[in-house]
Amino acid sequence: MLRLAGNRLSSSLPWRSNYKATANNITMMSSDGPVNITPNSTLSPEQFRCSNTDHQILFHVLEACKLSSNFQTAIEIHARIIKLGCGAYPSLISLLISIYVSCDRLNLARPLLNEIPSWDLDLISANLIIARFMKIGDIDIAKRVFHKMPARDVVSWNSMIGGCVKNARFQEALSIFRKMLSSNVEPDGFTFASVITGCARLGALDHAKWVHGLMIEKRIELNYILCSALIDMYSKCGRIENAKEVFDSGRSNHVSVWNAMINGLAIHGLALDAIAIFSLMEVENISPDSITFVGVLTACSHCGLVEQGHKHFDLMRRHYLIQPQLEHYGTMVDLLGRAGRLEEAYALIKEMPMEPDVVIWRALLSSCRTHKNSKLGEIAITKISHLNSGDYVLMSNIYCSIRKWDGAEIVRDMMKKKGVRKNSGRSWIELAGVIHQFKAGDLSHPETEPMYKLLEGLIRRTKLEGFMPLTELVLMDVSDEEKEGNLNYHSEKLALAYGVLKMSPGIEIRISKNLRTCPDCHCWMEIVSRVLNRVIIVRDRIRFHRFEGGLCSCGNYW
DNA sequence: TTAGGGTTAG
Repeated sequence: MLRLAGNRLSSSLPWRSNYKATANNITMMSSDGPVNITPNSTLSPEQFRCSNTDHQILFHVLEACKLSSNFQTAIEIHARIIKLGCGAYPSLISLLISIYVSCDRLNLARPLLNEIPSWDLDLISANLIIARFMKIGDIDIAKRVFHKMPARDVVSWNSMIGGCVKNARFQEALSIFRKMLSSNVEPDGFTFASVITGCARLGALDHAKWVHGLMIEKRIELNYILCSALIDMYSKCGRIENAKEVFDSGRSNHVSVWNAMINGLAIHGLALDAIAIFSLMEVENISPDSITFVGVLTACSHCGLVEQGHKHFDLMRRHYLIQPQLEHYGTMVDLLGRAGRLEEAYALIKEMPMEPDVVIWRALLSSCRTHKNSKLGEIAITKISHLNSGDYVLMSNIYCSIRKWDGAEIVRDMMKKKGVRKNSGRSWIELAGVIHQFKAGDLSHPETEPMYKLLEGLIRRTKLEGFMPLTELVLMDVSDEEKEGNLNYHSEKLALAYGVLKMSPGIEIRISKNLRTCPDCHCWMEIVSRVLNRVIIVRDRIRFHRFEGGLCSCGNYW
């Protein structure tokens, strides 16, 4: 076996006459004598001495290091290059970079990429560098490599687009995709999978429809990954009916596609439909996996279907023999907590066979906020080791809700001392293919003046219709910045005002938000939908709210 | 060398 592996290796090398290679050993045949390299071995000083003036030899040795993933020797040669002053050879440095990247030593590659005046990287190595740096969120390096490449192939573009999506730079991903379309490289299924995900995360329906159309036009074959991505995209863009169309037409028996559909229904508050799809899986003999149950349990959680949740949790364990993982306990704690069964939720946490994580404690903390339970809230918050701004806000809100002002004061002081700032909420609206984004009290938009004027008029009208701002929330608010913005200027209200300003009457207004919708804004949107007689759809962090005729599809359960 | 669907919170 070893010999075979060695033969394969040596036959793929262009300079094989210079050395012999097996899977575990490479021997350089230089004019100075043989140089032996084995994976993870080091070069002896003698071996260095025989090649120290010949950068060509170093180049070949590095090539061999790359093939044998001999990272240790590469480092030694790197040191030798520095000592010999061979750094002027881009070919050597480029090779070192690609070795470091393929061995996942990005910290060693980074300074070389920053320092080297010109690169001599092959296409595959450059693509790998883009992908790996994008994976760790180092977008600048990835971009620099991409822009310096003399030629780019479909993988280069895909790595850039996919990388931007992974790093939540959705608009940038779309912009790169547009540039790709005007280049001479054709997008493929990989490109669309990333672009579709970007549209889903943005909730940008116009973009979504355009991208789907393009995919059809370019005759991209629909595999199960693209199919689940499309279902997810339409669901997250508020078009559950389109998601269903894709689901029905795809007729995939891959579990991921079913999971995407179940989750889509869940975020639309259609728990019973989600359960029906799950039952259909049983009929069609498609085995659910652990993600399927996350979807079904989430659907139950967001609609208050406690018994159905219990039933499916048991089904998962007993019938499908899937051991509940942290995320399943997370959804169960969330389900019980939202429904006000806080003690049961806490009991479940104590029963868990594994250590509960912060997600679980935050789910309990959040439920304590909803149901005004400071005792369990205090327990939950002490279990979260690294408190973030949201945790402080929740705890402060719990104290405010039960008028325990001294408790709230202590939390606020802690926030001040630790310099914790509340993250601002953001909402955005897509108009004619452009995404307009707002923060609370935002004054940066060029049409700020007419937008605020319209908003103030709208607030006056809704007050005449009986809208009372939930001022309790202002008291709870711990951020000075937020206080200035006030409830009236929350980001979703600004986005709505902008939509009313720019869109013809009667057309539904669609807003996306990065956080959960605020109860005051939720109540206000209900009244606005009646006053203006138009449909307003708000996608918050976890689900859709469809406001029509004064009511919301969530039935005030969220 | 590149892709999808998954629990909480602000």
